[in-house]
Amino acid sequence: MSSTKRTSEPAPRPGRVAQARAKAAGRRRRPGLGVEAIVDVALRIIDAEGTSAVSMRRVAAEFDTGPASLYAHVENRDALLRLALDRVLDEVRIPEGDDWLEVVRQWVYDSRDVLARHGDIAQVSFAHIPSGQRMVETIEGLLSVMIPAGVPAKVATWALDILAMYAAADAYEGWLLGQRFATPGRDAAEVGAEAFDQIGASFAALPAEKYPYLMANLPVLMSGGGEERFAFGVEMLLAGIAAQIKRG
Amino acid sequence: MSSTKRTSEPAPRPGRVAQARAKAAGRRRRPGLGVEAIVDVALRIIDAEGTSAVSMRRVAAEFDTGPASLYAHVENRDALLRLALDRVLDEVRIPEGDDWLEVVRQWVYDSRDVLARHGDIAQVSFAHIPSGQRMVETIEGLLSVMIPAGVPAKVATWALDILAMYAAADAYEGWLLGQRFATPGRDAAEVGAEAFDQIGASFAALPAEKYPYLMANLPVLMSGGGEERFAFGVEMLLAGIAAQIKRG
DNA sequence: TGCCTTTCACGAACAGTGTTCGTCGATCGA
DNA sequence: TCGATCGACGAACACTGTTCGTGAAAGGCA
Repeated sequence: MSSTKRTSEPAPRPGRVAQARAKAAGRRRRPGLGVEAIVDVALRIIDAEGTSAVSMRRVAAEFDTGPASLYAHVENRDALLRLALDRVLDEVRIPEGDDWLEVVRQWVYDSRDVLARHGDIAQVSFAHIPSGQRMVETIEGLLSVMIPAGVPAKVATWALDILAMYAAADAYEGWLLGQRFATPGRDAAEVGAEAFDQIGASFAALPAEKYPYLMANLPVLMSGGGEERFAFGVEMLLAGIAAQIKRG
Repeated sequence: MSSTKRTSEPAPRPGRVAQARAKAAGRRRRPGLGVEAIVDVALRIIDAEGTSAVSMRRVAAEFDTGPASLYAHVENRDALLRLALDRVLDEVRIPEGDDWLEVVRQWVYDSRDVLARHGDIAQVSFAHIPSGQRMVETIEGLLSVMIPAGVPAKVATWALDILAMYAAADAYEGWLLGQRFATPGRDAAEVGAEAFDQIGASFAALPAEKYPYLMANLPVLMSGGGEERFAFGVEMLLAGIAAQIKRG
């Protein structure tokens, strides 16, 4: 509750006054109904069922009220989802260390894991350009280890953009895959295996003589879980960065 | 305007009569209302306003009927969007040539341009694993030029996956950016410039002494349109592939 | 020709959705 | 004590995707 509320709102939105009331008198009729509490509920729904399950009515119902009550604290449904994303992104650790490769690697992995832990919220990150305090510090931390190591500034900045996008895209894709084959009695690994089996089967029905390269590499194309594929992509991107470290 | 509704006006049940000529034309039914025609309409809406504007009622209204009529041809709204994506992906040219780098490069650029030409349909491609005839031929064509050139099979297949995802993510992000600053009297370049200006302004308000690297590279971080950024990302990925060409 | 079965079109309705409006009651500055 | 202000919220509007049941036409069969 002691978090900084002075993030980036110029002040077109009143309602902050109500929180002064909360501190002055311990007089609150309702348990919650503040921005923080609303985001809490939204995030809980996202974690369990995804962003599409977040409706104003359902969130409001958690406070025993109607949807109109939320609009005093949150501008929009989209704004609510964006707030939830900001909350999630705060979970990403600010990277530390000397080896730029390892620092960046850790950051990308952590970003993907955090996003993957919260349903399909990665989807929101495509629309939302992050400019929160935490994100700024993260970018600063990464640049301050990459640029002294010889990575050209342009390469470093744009590479971070691409890596962030890759992490989000992978997390989102992973969630979608899980949803498509979701059944109460299976875990993630089993689900992934079935998904790839099914896709592989549709390819296996093709005429082998017309597509020799595709058929020859079917096992490779289908092999590896999401984890291994993601790791491979990250290494490929990092190799692309490293390749430009001397030519700058 | 829509010149498709040319049916007789006084008839109480328009369209029923037109079904008589279905026999002559083989598979054809009435002037509209077939899978192809439905996808046509959906795609036209997507191009103009995006996927969220595609509703069963609106598509059906183009045929002067209700939403229920569509369900005889299309399983779902999601299925309709997927069909529209398949149609769009058919626009991507099958790559040809000897130089694998140039072939892959052309394919990625073409993919992004095609997706960007059709609203936010790239969004659908995250959920949809393409297995259409055209896509299979495309993969075969790409593998058949990469693998003989020395790219390890695993690298080639997974790299294609990542490149396709990058193209889709960039097209989608570009559309979102355009939507956020959309005004009738501006073109894409102008809109992009304003978007980056606005983001840059929010960063410029930060304390310069706390974030030296970020502040020093603000112009770089903000510079370049979507085109240049995308090109940079592609080259970085291609460099990552090329780096593994000998070490296999 | 009649009959029957299948296929498709579609009006109506259900159960939701985001958002706005206007009102009510409580709190706060004066 | 008295407005002014602002959060809470019931009701309603204009939508949404989808299903059901009806009804008419087409194709197959005798």
